[in-house]
Amino acid sequence: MGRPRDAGVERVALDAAARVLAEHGHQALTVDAVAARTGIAKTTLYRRWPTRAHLLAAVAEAALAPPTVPRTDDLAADVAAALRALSQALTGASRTGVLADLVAAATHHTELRPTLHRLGEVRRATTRDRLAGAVADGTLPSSADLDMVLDQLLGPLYLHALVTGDELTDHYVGRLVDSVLAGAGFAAKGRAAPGPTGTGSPRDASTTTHPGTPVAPRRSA
Amino acid sequence: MGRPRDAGVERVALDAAARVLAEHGHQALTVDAVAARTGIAKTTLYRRWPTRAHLLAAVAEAALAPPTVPRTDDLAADVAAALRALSQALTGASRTGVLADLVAAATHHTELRPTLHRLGEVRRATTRDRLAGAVADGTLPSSADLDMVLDQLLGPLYLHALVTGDELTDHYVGRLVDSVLAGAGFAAKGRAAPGPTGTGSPRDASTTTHPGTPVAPRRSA
Amino acid sequence: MGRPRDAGVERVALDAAARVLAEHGHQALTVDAVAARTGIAKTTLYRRWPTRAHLLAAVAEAALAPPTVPRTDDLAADVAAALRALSQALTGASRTGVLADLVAAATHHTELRPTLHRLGEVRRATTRDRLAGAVADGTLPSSADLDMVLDQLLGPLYLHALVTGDELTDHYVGRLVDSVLAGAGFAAKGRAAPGPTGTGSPRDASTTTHPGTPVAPRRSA
Amino acid sequence: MGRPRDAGVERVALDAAARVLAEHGHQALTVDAVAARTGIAKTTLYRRWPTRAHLLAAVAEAALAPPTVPRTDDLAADVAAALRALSQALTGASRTGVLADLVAAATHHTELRPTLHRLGEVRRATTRDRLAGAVADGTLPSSADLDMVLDQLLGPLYLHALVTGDELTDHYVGRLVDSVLAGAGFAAKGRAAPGPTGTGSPRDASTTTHPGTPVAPRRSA
DNA sequence: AATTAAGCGAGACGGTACGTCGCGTCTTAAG
DNA sequence: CTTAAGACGCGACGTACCGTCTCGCTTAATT
Repeated sequence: MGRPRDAGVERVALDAAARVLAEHGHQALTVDAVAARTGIAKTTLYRRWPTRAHLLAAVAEAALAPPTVPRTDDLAADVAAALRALSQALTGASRTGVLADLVAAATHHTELRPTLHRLGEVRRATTRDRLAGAVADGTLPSSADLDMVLDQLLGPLYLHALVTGDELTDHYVGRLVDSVLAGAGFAAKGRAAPGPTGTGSPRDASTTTHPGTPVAPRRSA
Repeated sequence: MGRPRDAGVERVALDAAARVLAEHGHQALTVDAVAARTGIAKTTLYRRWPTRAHLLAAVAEAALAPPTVPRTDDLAADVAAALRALSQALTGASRTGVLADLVAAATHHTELRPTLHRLGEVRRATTRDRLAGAVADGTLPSSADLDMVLDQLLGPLYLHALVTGDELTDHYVGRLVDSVLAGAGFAAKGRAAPGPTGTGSPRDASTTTHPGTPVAPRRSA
Repeated sequence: MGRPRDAGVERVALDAAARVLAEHGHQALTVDAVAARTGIAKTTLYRRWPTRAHLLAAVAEAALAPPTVPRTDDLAADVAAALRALSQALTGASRTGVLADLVAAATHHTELRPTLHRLGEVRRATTRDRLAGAVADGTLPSSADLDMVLDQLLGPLYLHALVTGDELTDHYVGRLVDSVLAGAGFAAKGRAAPGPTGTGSPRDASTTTHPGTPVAPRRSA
Repeated sequence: MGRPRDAGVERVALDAAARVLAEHGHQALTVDAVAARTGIAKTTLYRRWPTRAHLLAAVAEAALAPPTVPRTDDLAADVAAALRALSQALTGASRTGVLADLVAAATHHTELRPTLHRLGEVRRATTRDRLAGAVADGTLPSSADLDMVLDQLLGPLYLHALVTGDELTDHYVGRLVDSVLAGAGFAAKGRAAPGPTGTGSPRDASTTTHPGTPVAPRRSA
């Protein structure tokens, strides 16, 4: 019973928060700022999000409308597309900032970890399905450990975004996908399966498109 | 001219900081706290570390005495050993907390990114050498992209430590190393080289030791 | 028309309020607290008492069941008895607290002043009657300004309760009554009428009983 | 050691507080308001006055520059002058408001009671001296209990200011002084000592001047 | 019996101030 | 010139009560 929550509050608050984020960075994304901008009382905000961190999480989650990645019959291309979408979500000063803040906050507020996890998970689930499909139709060997594959795909993205700060270029993502999929036993389409010794090295030529991105030498870090 | 800097300050401060960290978590690791505990004036602390973040970085770096990983002729084992050492450095509430804080801080204080990077880099360099050696003696194909391999090895560790919060078990590290090395064309010693088609499925049995760690099914997430 | 007000609400609310007051002091006597304790909705409370201050006033008034002060032929004793009853009502941390809050609230909510006034008034009226009777039978001179006498009787009580925080001992009240009545021209019974020159000094020995209270020297403040 | 407190802070803050008080009443006298007006950080304010109540007390005390009441050879006039000065300090919406707030606050923050007390005490001390002098030169009988006299003088003032809200007119103060002093055995100057029965009633004609104030009938309360 | 005008519990909401915490800068005196 | 000491400005935090509001349900008196 009682007066029902005004659903508009969430919407307005998150909108404003997103705008603050875009305009002034994640440093400026304070509860006070959102309250001031929206006219929503701080009390009301704190009723939804008991902590600045929770608000951050909500903002991050809201910003992540899972884009429908089209499914073609090119496994590597599909996976790369999904990963590039995630890369974009992780890239950009403010976005990375929010993510980093969230990562830091999640060490106390463990209840935020699911959310944090879910951020990558949305794509991960789709990708996992795609990979499972590949296993089903024989494109990938049935022995493939999909979770391990996903870790190897996602891990490097977070590593670059959070730790090294390197750019996540489309080219890098392409190479990563090729490398990991090949490791998982993927025979690139229109190609003979590489020999067991791996000398045939399926990695020198990427099976996916890297639209116009030059091969930048990675920082040795 | 003037009074020389007291060299003891660094040591005392970092010691105290480490203790605060262990006792009360990284939230409590404030400049004021260190000052209060040690009797060192805030001014003095700020003279060394211009920012709380810099202090954090120093603490993190100090905590990371690079352990000498012995080099055997078992590539997978050596790599796994190095990664397990890193895993331990990333694991544990307070350690992960500092890392996360540092990651967050590095989004503003870009000058900290090198330090942050170096944390993993210490092992990375060793591991890179080990991998290069493997290429040299033919254990790994010369086509292997070592940086990519390292990304795939380190990335998942950070992913688990920072994002999912999953434990980094020795078992997981073993599987990861096996998977990545196999993908890079490594033929596990005393074994038929597994083809990428995976018929022989090299992953079901790890070539590295997992001391007592039962095979726990990972959350599908 | 419409549903009639539940008469029980007043009772329950005031009871609970009194209990809160006794247990946690007047600071804790908030509308929310009463609502939470009783299960009465805030709306309902505000329907009766438009303001916390009004609730306070009600609590204070309810706590003041006017005790019947017996009328003897000893004027000083009767007046002292009435004043002692009032003293008790003003004394004690929580009671004084409510009074003080009420005093503060009355500076805005002038509509509360009558209530505030009435708190002392109940006794005042009785006492005034008693004094008027004394004038009638010649115990007090007809020239006595009763309101002024009452001010001099009540004022010091409030002064001590609210400002100095000194205890209101029975002994003090006795001395006060003697002093004021003597000043008003009262000849203590069975005694020579003391002249204002005070040679007879009627004040050194009180005409009223001070049960067991030792003569404590007042702080010179 | 350490940086010394900026003495200007007290001055500026109290000045601003006094201005807020005068302009917007004691309700508006918040720590935030003072901080905003002066540019002094809230932290700094709280370093001096740990509570809004303490700030209020300081404001009240600062506003009470003890005016030098001239000493003539007219006891009643001197006392009345002192009391009128106090009356003015207690009168006026904002001043009474502060006092009332202070009275309320003192019930928790007992450390404020001395200050509260001192507010009246400043005049009380002077007046007490004047009375003692009167005792010394025989104007008052040596039996006079000065503290009791003072209570009877000050009590009614607080009673009116805080409880009844009646105005404290010069005329009332005059009558009060006459009444109390007469009760204490004061023979008004140039007058025969009133007879011991008090029929002579020194109160019908005040010995002090009431400049232009008509005799207003007191509210029956 | 149907209508209707309150009363009531529940709890969201806007508002205002509170008092606290940590950062990084500064001022002073001591070595 | 370094230190210890500690005041200071700044900005945000999360909390507490206030008094108002919107719900849905209940309870009479009125039609």
